Amino acid sequence: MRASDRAYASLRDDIIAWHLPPGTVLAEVEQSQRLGISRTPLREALARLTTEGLVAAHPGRGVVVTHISLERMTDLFDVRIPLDCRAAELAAQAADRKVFQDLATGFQEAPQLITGEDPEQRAYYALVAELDTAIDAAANNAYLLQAQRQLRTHLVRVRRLAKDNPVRLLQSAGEHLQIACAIAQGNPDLAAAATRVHLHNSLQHLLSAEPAPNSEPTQHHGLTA
Amino acid sequence: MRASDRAYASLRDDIIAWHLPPGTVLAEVEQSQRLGISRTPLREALARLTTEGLVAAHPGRGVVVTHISLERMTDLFDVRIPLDCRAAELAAQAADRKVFQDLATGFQEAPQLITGEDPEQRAYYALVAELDTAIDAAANNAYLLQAQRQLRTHLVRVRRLAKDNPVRLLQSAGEHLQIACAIAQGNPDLAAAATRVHLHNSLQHLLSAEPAPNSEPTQHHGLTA
DNA sequence: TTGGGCGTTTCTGTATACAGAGGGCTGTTC
DNA sequence: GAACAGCCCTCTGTATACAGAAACGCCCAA
Repeated sequence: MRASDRAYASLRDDIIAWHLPPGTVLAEVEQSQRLGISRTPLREALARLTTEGLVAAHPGRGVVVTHISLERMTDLFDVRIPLDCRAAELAAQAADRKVFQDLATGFQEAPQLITGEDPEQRAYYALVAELDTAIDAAANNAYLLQAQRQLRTHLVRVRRLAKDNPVRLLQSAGEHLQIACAIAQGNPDLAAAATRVHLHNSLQHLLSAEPAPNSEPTQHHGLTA
Repeated sequence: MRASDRAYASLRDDIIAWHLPPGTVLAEVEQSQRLGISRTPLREALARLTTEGLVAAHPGRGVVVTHISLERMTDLFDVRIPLDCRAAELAAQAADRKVFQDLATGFQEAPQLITGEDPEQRAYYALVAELDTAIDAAANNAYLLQAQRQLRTHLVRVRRLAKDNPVRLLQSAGEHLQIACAIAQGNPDLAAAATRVHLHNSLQHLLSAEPAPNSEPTQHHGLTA
C-alpha cells in the first residue's frame, strides 16, 4: 500500500474518531513526521481529505479540520433521504432476498447487541453498516455509492455529537428491521417508505440532543463549494 | 492560482471537451511537460480527477481517461433524478421569485437561441446552466451542491455522445420553462414533478440515440468504487 | 516456430531541496 | 505607552533527484 494511502486512512480515522478535533491545524511537516513519511504523500492525503470536506485549506494558516455541527445535519439529511430511499427502491427490485432475510434476523436479535458495555455501540453500528453495504451491493450503482459514501463520512463523524441511548437504538433497530424486511419481500415502495421513516426519526433524535460541549459555534463549513 | 489548480482545470476541460478522448493514457512526464509544470502539481491534479471519476489509475499502465457510455446513463439518472427533484423542491420553498421569473422569460425566448449556427448550442446550454446555478443558490445546501457537481461533470461529458436536434432542444426549453415557473410560483411539488418529467425525457432522448462512433464498448467505469 | 527467461527501460512513488509569501515579533518613534 | 514599520522565521507550493517495480523486447532453447 502506498504511503499516501496510509496517511489518508490514518488521518481520516483520526478525524472521524475525534482524535483530531475540529479546528486542529494540520501542519505538513508536523504530520509528515508524526506519520513517518515525507511531505509529498502527506500532501496527497490532505488533498483527498479536502475534497471530502473533512479538512479545509485555510489560506495562510494551513489545513484545518473542519467544524461539524448539528445545525448542518438538516442539510445533510436533505440529500441523504432521497438517496437512501432510491437505493432502497433499487435494492428491493434487484436484491438477493436471502441476504436481506439474514439481515432482518440480525436486527431482530439486535437488542442483544445493544449492551451497556460499549459506549460506542460498535457491534450494533457494524450491523447497520452491513445493511448499508448490502443495499449498496444490491443497488449496484457506482454513482449512487460514491454520493452516499461522501455523506456517510460526515454522518459517522457527527455521531460523537449525538447522545445514543438504548431506547433510541432499540427503536432504530426496529426501523432497520422494517427496511430489511421490505427489501427481502421485494417491495420497493415499502422499502423507500421505511427508509424515510427511519431517517426522519434519526434526524429528529439528532436535533433533539442539546449541543454537546464539543459543538463549536457555526463556522465556515469547509466543503469546497 | 496554483499550478496544480491550473493543471486540474486544463485536464478537466480537455477531457470534457473530448480533446483527451476516453482511453487516453496520461503519462506524468508527458503531461507535465505539455502543461509546463513539474510532476508534483500534475500528480495532485490527476488525484483530483481520479476522485471525480474522470480518470482511473490503471495499475501498471498509468492514469487513463475513463470511458463513458450511454448504458451508464441509467445509473447516473437514478441518482440525478432524486437529487434534482429535491433541489427543485428546496428552491421553490426558498427562492427569490424574481430570479426565476427572469429565467422563465429567458426560456420563453429560448427558441431564438437554438440556432443552426452553433452545433454545440452553447447559448442554450449556458441558459440551462444559469437555471441550475440559480437552483443551487436557492437550495443553499453544500452537500447537495457537491453531489450534483459530480454528476454534472459526467453529464456534460456524455453530451458528445448524444445527438442534439432542434426538436428535442425546443421540447427541453419548454420543460425548463415549466420548472422555472413552478419555482417562481413557490410550488415545491410542481417543481419536483416538472423536474422529473424533464429528466425522464432527457434520459429517453439520450437512450434513443444509436451509439455514436466514439462510443466504446462497455468497460470498467473507473469510479473508484 | 513458439514459449520462457532475463535484461533493459520507462514509469510511478517518495524524499529532499529550493523559492516565495505570509505572519509574528521586536525595535523605534511619536 | 501605543502604533507602525521592518526584519526574521516558518510555512506552503514547486522542482528535481532517487529508488523500486513493472512491462516490453530480445534472445535462447525446445
